[in-house]
Amino acid sequence: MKTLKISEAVVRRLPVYLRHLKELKQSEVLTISSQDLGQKLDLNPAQIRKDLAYFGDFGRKGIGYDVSYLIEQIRHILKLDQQINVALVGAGKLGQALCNYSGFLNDNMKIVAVFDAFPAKIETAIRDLQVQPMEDLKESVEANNIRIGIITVPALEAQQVADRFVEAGVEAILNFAPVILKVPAHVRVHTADFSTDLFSLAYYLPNEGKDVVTNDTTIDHT
Amino acid sequence: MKTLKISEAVVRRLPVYLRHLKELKQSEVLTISSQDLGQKLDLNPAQIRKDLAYFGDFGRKGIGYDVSYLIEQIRHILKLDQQINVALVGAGKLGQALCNYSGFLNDNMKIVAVFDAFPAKIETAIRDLQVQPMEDLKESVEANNIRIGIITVPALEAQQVADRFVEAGVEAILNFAPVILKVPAHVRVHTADFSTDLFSLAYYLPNEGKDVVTNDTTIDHT
DNA sequence: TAGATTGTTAATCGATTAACAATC
DNA sequence: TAGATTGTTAATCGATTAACAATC
Repeated sequence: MKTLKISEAVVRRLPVYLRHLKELKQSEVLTISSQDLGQKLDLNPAQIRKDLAYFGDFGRKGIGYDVSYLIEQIRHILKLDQQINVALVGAGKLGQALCNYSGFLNDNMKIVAVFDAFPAKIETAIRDLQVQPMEDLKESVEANNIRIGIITVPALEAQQVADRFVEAGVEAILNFAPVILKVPAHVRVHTADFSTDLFSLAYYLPNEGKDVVTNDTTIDHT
Repeated sequence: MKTLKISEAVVRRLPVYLRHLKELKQSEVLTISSQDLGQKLDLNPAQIRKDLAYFGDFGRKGIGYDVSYLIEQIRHILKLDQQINVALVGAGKLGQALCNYSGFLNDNMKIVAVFDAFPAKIETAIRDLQVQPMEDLKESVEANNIRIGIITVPALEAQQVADRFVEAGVEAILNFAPVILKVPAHVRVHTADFSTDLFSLAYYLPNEGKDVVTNDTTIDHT
């Protein structure tokens, strides 16, 4: 085990490893090499070995990695071996989609409360969750040991909601609104902004052949 | 203007610049410095200047960047000065959320067709769009000059849908399903996988004080 | 002119990849 | 033993940041 800075790039690959390992387990694959894993995930095998080696010696020379064992280890690294409660604010379509997402099911990550500022939403339920008014946020966060907040409200309201989350004592925020949130340093924010993904995709569209051929860009295919 | 490789990191910041510049324009700000922009976006001013300088000399020494002009330029770089038609497969909650997203409105990026494999969905409409059966995909892509495909179906179906998109002649794919898609090199894929965002967020949660203090990680706050 | 700010070079920092001894 | 594959070091590659001359 090394005592080193772990870069965000490394951490963001761990869930990808985990997901694929779970698929392998389902297929009753017992062991996997960095070679094969790299192939499946379009990653360099050396990178995979290095990523994992930051956290421990999980593999066996000549053999590879034991699938079940590695799953356990990664879940531990990601803190998914304890239940992590999540609250979501914004009961629109996106919020509903996230609440119904089943990918967390075996991972102790659970959306346990949903809030909305719009009174008409309060009547409704998503999954098994009654939508609650914003006034209940702080109390609920405290009562239910909620550590992560998800924001799925329009851009203009996102900062306010973030402030409420911070005040309620949430430790991390996943923000789907297209704004840069300002929060204290002890609260970590990840922004999942699909319009960034989509717009940057447009950049890579081949130029339509009509005009001059431009070559001021090298497409970096990743 | 330089003839250089433009990294993906640079390209992914352009939409962020664009978005904020549009807000500035709305507030009738005429000019902005890399300094101020960096402050708002949590980015290093030198990085912003360098990013923009890849594409042209957009600023004025001593003054900064003309907001309207820079908006125009970035929209051009991202190819958003031409209409880009998009198709979406998967008319679930997430698909509906994306279709109703209004952030594209001034950007010529438009979802013009929605498909679903599930017959019951075909009856329904999202926004002004009748959901169509998968059989119509290829014809519609060709007829409507659709260049980008969005995938919002469950993981197990995503690769199939990607294959259909590729076959239909789509040039780029935005994939929301938690799988690594295999597509030919000429088709660019961006994956927007929020469970990766969420799981990696868990990693950064402070350890609850109960046990030993661990220091095998330096939190890289970004 | 003095102050501000760009575009760009050079320095730094960090991440990826190749290579290989260790070893199952 | 021979073949496979790890963990790790060294080499490479790339991205960020600092610094500053040019100039508005």
